[in-house]
Amino acid sequence: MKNFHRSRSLKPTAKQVAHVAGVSLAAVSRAFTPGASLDVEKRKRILAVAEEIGYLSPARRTAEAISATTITLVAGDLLNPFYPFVLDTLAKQLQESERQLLVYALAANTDVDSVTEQILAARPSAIIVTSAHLTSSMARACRQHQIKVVLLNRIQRDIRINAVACDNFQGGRDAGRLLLERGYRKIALVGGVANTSTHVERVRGLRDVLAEAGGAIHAQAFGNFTYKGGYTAGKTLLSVPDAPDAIFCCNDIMALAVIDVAREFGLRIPEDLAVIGFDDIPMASWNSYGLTTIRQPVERMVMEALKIIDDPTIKPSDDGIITMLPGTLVTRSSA
Amino acid sequence: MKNFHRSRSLKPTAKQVAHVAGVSLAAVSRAFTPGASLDVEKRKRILAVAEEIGYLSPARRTAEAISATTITLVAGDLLNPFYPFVLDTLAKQLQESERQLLVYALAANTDVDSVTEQILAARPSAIIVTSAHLTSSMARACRQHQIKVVLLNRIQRDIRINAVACDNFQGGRDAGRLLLERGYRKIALVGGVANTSTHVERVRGLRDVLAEAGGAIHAQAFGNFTYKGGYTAGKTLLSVPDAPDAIFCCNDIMALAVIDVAREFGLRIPEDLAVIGFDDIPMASWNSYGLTTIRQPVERMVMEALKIIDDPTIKPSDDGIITMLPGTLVTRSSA
DNA sequence: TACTCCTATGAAAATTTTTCAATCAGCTTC
DNA sequence: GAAGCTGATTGAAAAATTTTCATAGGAGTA
Repeated sequence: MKNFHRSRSLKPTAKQVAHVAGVSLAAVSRAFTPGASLDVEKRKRILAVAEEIGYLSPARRTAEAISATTITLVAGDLLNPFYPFVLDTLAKQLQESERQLLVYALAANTDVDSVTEQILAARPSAIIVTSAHLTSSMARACRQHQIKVVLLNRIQRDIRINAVACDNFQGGRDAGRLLLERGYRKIALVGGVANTSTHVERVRGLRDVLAEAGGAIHAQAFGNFTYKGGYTAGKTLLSVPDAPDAIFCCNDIMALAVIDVAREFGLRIPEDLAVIGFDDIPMASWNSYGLTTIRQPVERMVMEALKIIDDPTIKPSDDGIITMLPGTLVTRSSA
Repeated sequence: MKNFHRSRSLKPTAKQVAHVAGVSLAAVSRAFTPGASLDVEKRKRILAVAEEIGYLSPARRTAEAISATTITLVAGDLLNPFYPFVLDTLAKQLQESERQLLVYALAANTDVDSVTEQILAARPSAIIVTSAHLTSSMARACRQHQIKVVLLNRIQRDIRINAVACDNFQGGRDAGRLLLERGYRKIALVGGVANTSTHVERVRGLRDVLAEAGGAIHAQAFGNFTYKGGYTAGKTLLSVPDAPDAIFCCNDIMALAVIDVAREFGLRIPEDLAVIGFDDIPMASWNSYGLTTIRQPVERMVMEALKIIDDPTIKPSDDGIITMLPGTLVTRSSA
């Protein structure tokens, strides 16, 4: 009986579902109608059979068709100017292929679970997640619903999910090498959030290149990837007797904050203190900052993410592909 | 025959449409199926009758149901940090009411027409437009499709459309008065884009309060609401012999640019030059700027926009309601 | 001219949703 | 405790809609 549907024509019908599930035709229809009166258990069983056979109600089918052109962006931190830039790039690329962009903004420091249900209810064809932690339960749910997920600017190896990111390790190395070349020796770090790949890899790169030169990170503090956090971290680092002569920051806004602190301390940049950031947000090039930084190739990152989404040979259930793109060291006046 | 449908039950059926249009039932179904083989004229006629009677095919009905919970945001300038803030606020408020947010990002200086078709094809329940010019043809199309439109942070009286904005005139006055009170007399202006309400009203407010005190705008330049534009404008204003002692900028990023120029010119702020902006973006409160500005009540603006959208007594075809909310003068170190 | 191929079409078949009447369980009322 | 009411659940049947099928007509072509 399990292969009942194979013997019939191509498209599975409600009648078949009804037969297999041992219920009336009406029940099948009701199972697909939210709010219809139907025993919870029975509905569950019908839906299971339908999935097994591959049946979709007409309403479900049109819903599917609509959402097939929709991509959901889950953005964690829109107040960091890097992400609006990503959003803008993504929106424009999607417009070109006549697709829609749904946006969810997460409150600070929350993971995706708070909106999982809403996102899945909208049944997008794919989800792009930036700067937010994806829980394994969400990852599992997406696999189950055949929705592709791509992490942008973050890599999570725990859940084996697609990811596109800048080569953060190399970026960290580039920053460190520049500082060494310019003669700085007391190189400190303003980190972001400890368990994020952007933080970890960038720091690893810096540490790596310093170690090669026989050095180490002079001091470090965490700035939570925010201006405020960077400001506090900068103050902490510069307030001690043996203050650093260079600070590598895990992103640009924190770097800008550190520059602001340095100014308050009366330090000349880059003579007394060199500062390097990461991202190359628009403000980095503003005259009052002139921040030396690692530019992330946002356009290419977005393109690669869409490539993964559009590649039919990559299945949602596959183990994730990790795409790493090189960043560019942009030298301005701060280092 | 025109009132044929009134005699029948509540829900119009395809049969009725077929009868009125004088075609077969199958033809009606086909009219609603994209790609189905049907004479173009006949399809048009059927669709017209259907609209007249109020019939929607099941597929169309579910599509309608889905998009009923979708609101489209058309954002003009995501690189100005004010708008990500709006987007973030809107996204979070919509998440609370389980609605979806579709985002379109327009390329710089384009009007909405470039994406009109895409937007209408998605049939959102409402559209919120920030910082982009709405053409009258788009406005007409939305009326016709029964889609509510709300302009956010912009007022266009030419097309009589709903709008929510800060009281820009009053904001301009507040800024001007503060400068006068602090003893500045050579007050210059860095404008945004000439034909936008945000520019016009803010300037009018400034001019108004200066005139009351028997003065006038000392000099002016346009900055296009961008950092770069503001930078150039600032240079122009400060390079002349009789330079201003205060500059009011029509938004914050331009004000930040002007501060940067002033620093290059070796001017002390606020002693040699006072600067006031408009918006209160996060950067305005950063230590290196300490920008005095008019804060826009973004949360309330978004709430008011949604209130208009959710109010069933306001019809898409109605003449627009204009909601004006007071801004707040935030005094920091720049003036 | 005859033939082919394609679009267009209504009738009828197939499919799905909705209505309707019946059943049943849990409460309330007497 | 019995009778009665209410509302959820259900399958059969009716209604509505989509799809199939056979046919007709027209444009292009050998």
